[in-house]
Amino acid sequence: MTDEQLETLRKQIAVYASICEQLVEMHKNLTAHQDLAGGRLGNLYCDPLMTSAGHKITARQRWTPTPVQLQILERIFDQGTGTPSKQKIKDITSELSQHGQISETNVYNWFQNRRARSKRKQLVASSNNAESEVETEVESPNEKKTNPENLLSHHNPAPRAEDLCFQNPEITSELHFLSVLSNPPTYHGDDHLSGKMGVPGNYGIYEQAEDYNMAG
Amino acid sequence: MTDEQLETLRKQIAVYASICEQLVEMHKNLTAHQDLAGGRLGNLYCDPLMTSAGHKITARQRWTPTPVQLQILERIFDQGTGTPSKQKIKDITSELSQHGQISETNVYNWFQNRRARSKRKQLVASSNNAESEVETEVESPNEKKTNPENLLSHHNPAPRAEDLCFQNPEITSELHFLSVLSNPPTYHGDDHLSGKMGVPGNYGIYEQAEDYNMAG
DNA sequence: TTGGTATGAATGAACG
DNA sequence: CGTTCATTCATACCAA
Repeated sequence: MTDEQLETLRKQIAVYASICEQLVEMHKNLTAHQDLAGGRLGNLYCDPLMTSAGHKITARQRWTPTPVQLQILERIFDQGTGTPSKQKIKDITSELSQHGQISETNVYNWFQNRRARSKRKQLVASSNNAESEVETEVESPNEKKTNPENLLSHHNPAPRAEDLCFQNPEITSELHFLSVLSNPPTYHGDDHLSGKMGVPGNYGIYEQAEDYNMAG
Repeated sequence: MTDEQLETLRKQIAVYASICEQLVEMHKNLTAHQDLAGGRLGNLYCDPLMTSAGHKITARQRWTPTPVQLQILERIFDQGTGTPSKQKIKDITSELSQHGQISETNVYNWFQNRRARSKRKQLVASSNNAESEVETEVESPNEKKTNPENLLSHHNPAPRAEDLCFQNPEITSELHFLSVLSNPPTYHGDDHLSGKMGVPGNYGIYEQAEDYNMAG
């Protein structure tokens, strides 16, 4: 079993997770207020699932710069050219392609990430490493970029399956079993947060508990 | 990844298939009695896990569209109305708020981003138009770009999972396909398994090419 | 194998 | 509008 195949399976699961979630929504919708209209789920749209083939499954790996490429990239980055233009990107890509597979996207992303990472590193370093418990829960409405530690912003810790409330306990149990398994290998998105550990799990296929601060 | 885990994943998919079937059944029953009903489907999930944890779910900093919302947005986007008017934005927002927290700003940004990225994708695709596979071309109607899916190219123009047709009885066809999967033949080779067991032409739920392309 | 970390990639939001 | 930033997610790689 290769990783690609495994990943394909994971994505399959994610697809069905999504389907199930939406089905559950429909079901709840129907059972909750049977006389209360508002559901247009029955006659909504329906995207005919394309039956076209498409077997580029073996393509899922992300680009990994070779040492030589990395060296060149670092050198260019250190030259101060913060944001290479499109043409520059092409140039660099052409240059690097002599040392391995690479694309403009890779170069572009690399610079983006590189810059962001440097910035964040500096910010965290200059700020302070002593995280106290007095983190202000209020996020600056205008400068949310300056408060990397307040929100306990690990991602959804709860497996989605548990969120599904069925009327049938049988299904619920099934989902329970599911959730255990669908734990992805790892996840640990960010380390810039103060001191809390991210919770592994959560494939994040769908969100439902969104409570953001939206600016009109 | 071992074979046992692979087997477990298969079981998981099978379970999802079962769940979907039952949900479809339930939905059918409910919709049969009432021609079309259903109340506002809020996100009134009962999440025993989170509540037991004690703390509230962390609010995200940025809006993340739910699958349903994405589906609707994509659909509207594909309708050609490139620049939704203010009123249109309001309308869409109202519509989408039935499926999760959202604001007009989100909708506006989404369309802006969507368009910009489509454009850029198109641009890059034309520049890197090296070769063309004849796989999912049928699925790229207009601006979906004719991406060169070479070996290393991993992005697919396929719609997301939410594009799956589930609002209609036609979901049964998907489930049917699924049942095939849940009956895993032990003979599966390397490429065949992952190559054909996916939803046709649709794997990525979140992954999507953006600016440039992963050329090979 | 399992768990953690580094980092490539996706995307909502903001800036000009 | 096009470009860039910031945040998050997912995967490659490494350590135990």
